[in-house]
Amino acid sequence: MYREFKSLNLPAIDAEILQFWRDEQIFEKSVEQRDPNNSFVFYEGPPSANGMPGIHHVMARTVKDLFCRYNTLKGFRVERKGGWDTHGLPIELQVEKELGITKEDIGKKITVDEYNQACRATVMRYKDLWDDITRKMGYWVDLDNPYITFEDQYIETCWWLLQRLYNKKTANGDSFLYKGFTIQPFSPAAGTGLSSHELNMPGCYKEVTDTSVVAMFKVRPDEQSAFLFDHADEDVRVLAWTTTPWTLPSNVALTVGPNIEYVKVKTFSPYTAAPVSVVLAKERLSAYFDVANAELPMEPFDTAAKKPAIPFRAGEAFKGSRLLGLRFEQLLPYVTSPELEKDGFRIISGDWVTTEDGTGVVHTAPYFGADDMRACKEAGIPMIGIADEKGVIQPLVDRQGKFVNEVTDFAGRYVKAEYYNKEAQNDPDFKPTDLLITLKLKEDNKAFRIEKYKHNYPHCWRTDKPVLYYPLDSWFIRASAAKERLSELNQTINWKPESTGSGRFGQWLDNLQDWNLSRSRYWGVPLPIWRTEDSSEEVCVGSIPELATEIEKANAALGLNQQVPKDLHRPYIDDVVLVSASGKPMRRELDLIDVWFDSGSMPYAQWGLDYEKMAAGADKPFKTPFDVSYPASFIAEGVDQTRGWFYTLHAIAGMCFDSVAFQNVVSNGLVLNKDGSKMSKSRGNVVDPFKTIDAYGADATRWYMMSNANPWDNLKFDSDGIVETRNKYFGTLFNTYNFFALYANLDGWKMDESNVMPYADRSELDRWVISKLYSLVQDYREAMDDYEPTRAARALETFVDEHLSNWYVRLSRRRFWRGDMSDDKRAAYETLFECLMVTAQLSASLAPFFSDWLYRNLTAPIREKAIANGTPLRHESVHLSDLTAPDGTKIDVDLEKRMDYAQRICSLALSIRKKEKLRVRLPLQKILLPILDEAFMAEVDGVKDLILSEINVKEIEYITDSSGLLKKGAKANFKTLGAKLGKDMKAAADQIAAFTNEQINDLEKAGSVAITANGTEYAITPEDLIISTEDLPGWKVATDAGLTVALDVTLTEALLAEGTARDLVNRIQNVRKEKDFNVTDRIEVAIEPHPAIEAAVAHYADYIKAEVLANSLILTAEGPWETVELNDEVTLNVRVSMA
RNA sequence: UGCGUAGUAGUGUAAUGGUGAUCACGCGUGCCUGAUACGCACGAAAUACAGGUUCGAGUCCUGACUACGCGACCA
Repeated sequence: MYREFKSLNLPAIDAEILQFWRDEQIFEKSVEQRDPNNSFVFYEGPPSANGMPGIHHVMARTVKDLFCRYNTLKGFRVERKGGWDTHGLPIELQVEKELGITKEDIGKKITVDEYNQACRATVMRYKDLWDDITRKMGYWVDLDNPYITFEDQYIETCWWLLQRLYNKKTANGDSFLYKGFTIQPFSPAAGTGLSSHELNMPGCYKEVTDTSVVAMFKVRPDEQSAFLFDHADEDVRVLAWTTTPWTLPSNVALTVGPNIEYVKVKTFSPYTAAPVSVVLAKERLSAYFDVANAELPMEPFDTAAKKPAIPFRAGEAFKGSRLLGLRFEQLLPYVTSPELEKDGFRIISGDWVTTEDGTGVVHTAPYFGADDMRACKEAGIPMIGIADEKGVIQPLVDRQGKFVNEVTDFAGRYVKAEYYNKEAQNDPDFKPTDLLITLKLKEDNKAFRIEKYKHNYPHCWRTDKPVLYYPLDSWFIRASAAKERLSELNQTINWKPESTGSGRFGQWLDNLQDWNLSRSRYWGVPLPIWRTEDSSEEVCVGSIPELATEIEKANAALGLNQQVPKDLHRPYIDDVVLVSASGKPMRRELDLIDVWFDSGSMPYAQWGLDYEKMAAGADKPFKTPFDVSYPASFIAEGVDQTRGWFYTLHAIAGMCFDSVAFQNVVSNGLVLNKDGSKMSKSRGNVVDPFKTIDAYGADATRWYMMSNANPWDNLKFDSDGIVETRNKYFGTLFNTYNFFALYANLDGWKMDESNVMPYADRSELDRWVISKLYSLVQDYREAMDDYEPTRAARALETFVDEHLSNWYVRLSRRRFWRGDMSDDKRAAYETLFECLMVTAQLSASLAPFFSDWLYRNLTAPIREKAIANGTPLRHESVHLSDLTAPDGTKIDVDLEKRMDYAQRICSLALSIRKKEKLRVRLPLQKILLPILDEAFMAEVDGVKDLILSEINVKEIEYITDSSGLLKKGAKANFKTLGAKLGKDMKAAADQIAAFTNEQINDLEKAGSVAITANGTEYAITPEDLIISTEDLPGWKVATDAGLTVALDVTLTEALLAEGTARDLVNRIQNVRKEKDFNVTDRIEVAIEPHPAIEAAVAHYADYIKAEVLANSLILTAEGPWETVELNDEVTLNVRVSMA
């Protein structure tokens, strides 16, 4: 027996199948039954278990699961090792918050050890919830043996990779792992650098009012600058604006846009009235000069006046490129150097310069701006500052935010007012350093304008004081040196969507900066580099055994008794002292590495180092099964990982092994609220994945997310959409299965794999749906192989709803419930069974629960036999089966075309009925079908019976030319004609549209006809026309894409009687249904005589009896009665009783 | 502010440059047709804007606008 069900309950199916999977170890079997050497490699991007899983995780993991399952069905072995991301700032910040401490307290109020223990305890906080959602959503991944980034084996592999980078050298001998200076956000008040993450916390950007100044940089006259000088003594200055006057003593360059237009303006210094010529962007002229003053006589103005009118004369505009290389005098000459005198204080080029504000010239101080630093490096401008004892040039502002002594006028002063304490700031004589600097410039005739300026500026979230951009010592990976190669490797990756790969990712690679690895934190992978105190010697350790060797060496040389720490984290690793080649002690560089390096290392670190392979000198000495697990065939994560995990995977693989880490990548979009807003806890509009899955089932949720929009588009999540999916797809499939089960059980029919009726022997309708099914198999596989799950899901939806349920089953209904077992009936069962079975298989990747449930229900009655015979249906789960192979021989394009005609003809006929208010139960005599060629007639004739029964019409009359009724119209076939005619298309199309019947007939007969368009003659063939029938005068017609149907709406007594008979059948069936009779029960029917039914009963009694399974049908005046409405006017008394 | 992506019925979506623009929900109308009212049939309803290329543009180009994402937030 096939199981039958009252109603669809997806959550109950989830529970049943989940239990089955667990009991029978289906996931494990699905992996293990496949050949290890035929692998489809998948990498799990590790989530962090210290936050709750959200609905977007369900989305991302559906994508992952889908392709893993699909490839399993295709026969690949798909290992899926789970993983957990356990390090990183978010975790540290959370722990700090919960412990009520700040970074400064670590090592003081709490030991590093205790702190790290707290982090370790936190990272797996929600692991149970994660495991739970993983199971409930049907995500198959190995949860029992995950990789965990804080484990020593994992850390050790990261070290190995770092060492490889350390040893790798560029062409000019630079190491890929190096220590250097960069400009980073820095909080002097907290004494620490800040990550961009910290800077982007809410409230960090605040509106502040700073003193801004336009400074005047005096141009040195020389050959190159001569064009700016009218005479040798002219005082020519370049204007540059800044909101951070404290950076002016560090100025070494001015940056201009090479394509921006600049002008020289003769005028007078606003503060001293001395004659001066200033250079600024032409577009900015109006911001600094009042047009009205251009006419004033060129005489010095009165500096005492409140708002003096300053005369000026603007010169000819010239491109910024002419300014490049010009030298200027240092603005505030506190510190300089021979190098600077040689190469500094020049005008350089920057494409980021705008004329939105300022003067179109950017004051450039490399230590206090990342752009500045880059521009200076590119232009070869040396750093400005004071060399420390190691010869490294240190900035003119120290780490407390104070000017160094060399900046004599301001030595020891904080550069920002906010760094002074409240008292000092409240002193009536207090003047911020910025202001003092501007006053000095004013006095020295170096200021052009001083004013307050309001703007947004980042603040430290911990101290609430403004951040400085400041050079800090950090370890870097020289990614910029691998830029081209990484770009090339990226070309070989199949990105979904393509634009993310070429756009966001590609451009990121093209502009690749070195990767700042250093984090001054505690909970993470420690940098495995030990240095002597003077930094002259260092070692990079690449494994635990190597560390052990180094420790032994150090113990021997330094007389210590150290061991490899039991835990590679801080603080233990910090205690390890190693010895340098020259015998000096070396201590570890205290930095941790960026957590993103952790996750990018997972292809290797998830397996760990294999010491034997290492000893043998293997290029990739990682444990088995690394060799068959690299690179990944497929990975998938959110687009936010483009510069995160996707990048780190790619960068590490590219730089360490000159390889890609993954071949196909799907980057899925965001899951938004249904109104398109972001889901966020603070807005309280997050969707709980547990509740969603409990309510609607995992399959409906998964299917909704994949079918509604491409995974890479943002999804506006709306649970109404899940309901729709459930009703439409799963409801329809469920009903189709239930229909099948109901009648198969009644007939005692079971699938017999060994005795299947050849397709050729089955009906037109059967072969049609089989053809559709195999077309679906093809489309589905193409879509899935192309990583297009949405296309795959929609193809399935169309098949199930339109083809299988609403055409095949609807038209086949009678075959199932009429009469005894016949060949035709058997063919119907086998056909429907096959459709359901294959649908279950194709749906299995997207909807793993329902599909398995369906498959198991279909195959349970024959499982034992199938196992005994080793036939395809022997598998206990759809997920263990082999995906149905595409089979072109089962696809009959002509048949599909015929059926398409049938469907459209029916639709047209029904539409006429609708318009004429002629219900379908009322039979009509005929439809007229104009035909244009013999082939069409033959095609329609093949599906004639289906059409007639579907629209309840007695006959089809084909109308040909000879009938004289047919009126043909022609339209140009633009596709074929376009190429031929080009410009003359329009004229020709007009002529063709005006073709008469005779012209069209002539063309068809002759095979070609000449027309003249715009004076050129063209030969037109029948293929160049789209011929349609236009109208049938005097008939009720409907047309659609060249098809025309006319309906004979003449009603005769006989037709009316038959219609009434069918109405009666329907009413009696309803009574049967109300009384809950079984579909096979025989009945007796009595009807009270009524004129409206006289004729129907007289002529169609046998028909009625047969349809309703009545043994007798009598007309009698004797009750008891039930009343049924025959139509709006007539109410009948009837009696239906069990025979 | 830079870069990227996208703007198609009320909503969500589809459409190798080829001419009545797809599908679903919702809406309207009619139907409890012996699997399915969580259903069926039939309708009404859209290419955001301004230009351009082309015989022909939803599709290609340009511009402004809007939304989202990623950067930058520095002068």
